[in-house]
Amino acid sequence: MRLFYMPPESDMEVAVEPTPSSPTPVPIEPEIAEERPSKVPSGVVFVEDKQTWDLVVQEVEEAGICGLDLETTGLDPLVARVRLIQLAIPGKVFVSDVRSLGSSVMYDLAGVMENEHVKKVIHNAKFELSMIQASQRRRLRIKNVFCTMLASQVCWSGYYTLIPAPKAKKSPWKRDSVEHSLRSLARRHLGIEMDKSLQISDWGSGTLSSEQIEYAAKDAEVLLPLHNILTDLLKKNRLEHIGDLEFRALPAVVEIELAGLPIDMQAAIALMEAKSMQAQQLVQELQDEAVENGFEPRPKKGKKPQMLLNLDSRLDVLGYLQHQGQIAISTKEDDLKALKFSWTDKLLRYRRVSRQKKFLEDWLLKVSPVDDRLHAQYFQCSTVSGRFSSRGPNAQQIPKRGEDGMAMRRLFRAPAGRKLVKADFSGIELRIMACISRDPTMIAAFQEGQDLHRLTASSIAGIPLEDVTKDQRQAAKGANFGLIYGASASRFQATAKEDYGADMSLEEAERIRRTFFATYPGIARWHQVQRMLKRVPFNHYFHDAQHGLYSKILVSSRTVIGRKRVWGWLNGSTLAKETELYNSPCQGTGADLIKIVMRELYERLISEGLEDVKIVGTIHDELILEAPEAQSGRAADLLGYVMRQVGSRLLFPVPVDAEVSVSDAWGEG
DNA sequence: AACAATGGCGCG
DNA sequence: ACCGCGCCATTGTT
Repeated sequence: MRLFYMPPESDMEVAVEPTPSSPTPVPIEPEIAEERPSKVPSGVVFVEDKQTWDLVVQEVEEAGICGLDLETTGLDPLVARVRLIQLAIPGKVFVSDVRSLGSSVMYDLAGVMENEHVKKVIHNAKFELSMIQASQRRRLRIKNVFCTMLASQVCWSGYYTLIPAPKAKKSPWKRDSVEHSLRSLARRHLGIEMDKSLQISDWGSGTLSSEQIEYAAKDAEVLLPLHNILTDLLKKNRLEHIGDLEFRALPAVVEIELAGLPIDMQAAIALMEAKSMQAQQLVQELQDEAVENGFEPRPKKGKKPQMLLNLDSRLDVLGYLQHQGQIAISTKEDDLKALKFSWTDKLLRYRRVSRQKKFLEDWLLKVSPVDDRLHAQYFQCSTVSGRFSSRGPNAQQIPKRGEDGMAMRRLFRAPAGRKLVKADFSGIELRIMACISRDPTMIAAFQEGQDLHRLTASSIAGIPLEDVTKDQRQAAKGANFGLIYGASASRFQATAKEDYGADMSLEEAERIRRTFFATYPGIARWHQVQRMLKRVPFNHYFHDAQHGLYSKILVSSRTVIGRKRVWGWLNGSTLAKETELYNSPCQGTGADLIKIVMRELYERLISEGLEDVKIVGTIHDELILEAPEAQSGRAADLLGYVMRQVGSRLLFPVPVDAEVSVSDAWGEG
């Protein structure tokens, strides 16, 4: 047994009991004895034997709180191995070598994660939890986690300052938003400069250097002081419950990332090849036509002139359009459609097909060789509203619109013997708006189970509900979505045409806008209240090493349950836009809702014994599960129940409904 | 050559 | 003067 332990020099008050089983350090091999004990910093215990490890677990459990960090051989939890486990308790840090200890320590660590009496303070807990969950076969009942990254993000949500842009840019300002890396937090709150150069060092080698041990220990050591500060900050800003909500959603997020989406690779390859052929064909035709019409490529600086026009280049396309006597300032879809020029129709088809091909290429490239599934990453707090974002690939932008979009989505097919269970909230944004604004007409309509788009349509057109046509309802949908977020009449006019194909004059758009707010006076009143927020800023608390806790007076808004977004100031005026003040509480409440559902669902899947039902996707107002065929009915019932239950509780008195379906593929059923 | 900004478009 | 994202290819900047 080898044990390096030195009590901290400066802080002798901290009770540091020598571990009972290790009265004297056992002699060590000379080459290591020379360097390690002298360089391992005081308060750091390097653990390489099982008996000491057991004592570490015991000490952590007695402490009731620990900072936790892992050093791994990589970043993909399906591939990487844990090398070091760093556990910090007040006054000391244990650095445990999994290579010497054997992987059974991961089982013990999982036990610590499930112990609700021990708070685990982790930076970017999603990663550590993923590694630990991936090492175990069963779904862990993780309890009492405090993620310093999420806590920080919750406290600063939306905040940024403007700094002068480097050069003569279009805009003289550049956004400077707050960083949330452990390094940034340590610098900001503790005044500690952390050296991160060893982060990417080789954590798989036989012996680790004392610098590596020291680095690893430092990462865990800063967590407990950070926890104290962030707890204070959450409390001062009345955001503790939002922090808890985020922390408790973590296991579900981990599950989604580890599970990944099932994709039919053979079909995806076939479709990609077909798209590739189509794209090539379209390129050929488009260029042939341009050449026939006597198009000459625009001169390119520095290069010899290209013979063909590049269809991906806006300038080339604009050049050709001008050559053909077409007037266009942009090459975006709606502007090109308005030209009524067959060449541009084909160009748009090319764009769509080549984009879809690119999607397919990207997915195939990112399919995990471990399980042939697509493991997108999700970020709980990277948006100002509190919504998830997704990357690598972005699972929240998988095509669904149009027949070709549906075909893309159908590639996501459950493996044999399993089903996809999907549910989305019906019209959740309007329900949230009804709840927030307390508009009596809206609330009554939802309570009576009415179709709100239809109601708006009948009100706009001044006709009975039964007489509303499909087109009128479509146009009303545009009104509902645009106007609640403060769209101007002209913007509403444009959007109605683009999204719903409804042609109307500006006067008509203005009339509809007025009628809308007359029908739902609560919305108008709520907009007024939100505009007031610009004039009534509140204290928001910040913290840094120089000033400690301090507050600034800032414009802010909150969701139904109190998630807060703050805006910065420039030259004495707030950077908050009215439309942002209309949208944030609504979008943010939707985010709160889906996160609560995810947490609740995860916990119920455990208590209902649905061990093999996995959450595999979350797209703002939609959840996707994958279940064994025999359990898909129960999974669907549970999913629908939780969504309606949590939703209706949160948005009381507005009822919330969810549409559930069971199918083989996403985009079927 | 590497990086940043932009226009465009996929999703909610 | 409609919100929130991420990704791509091109174009501009250093």
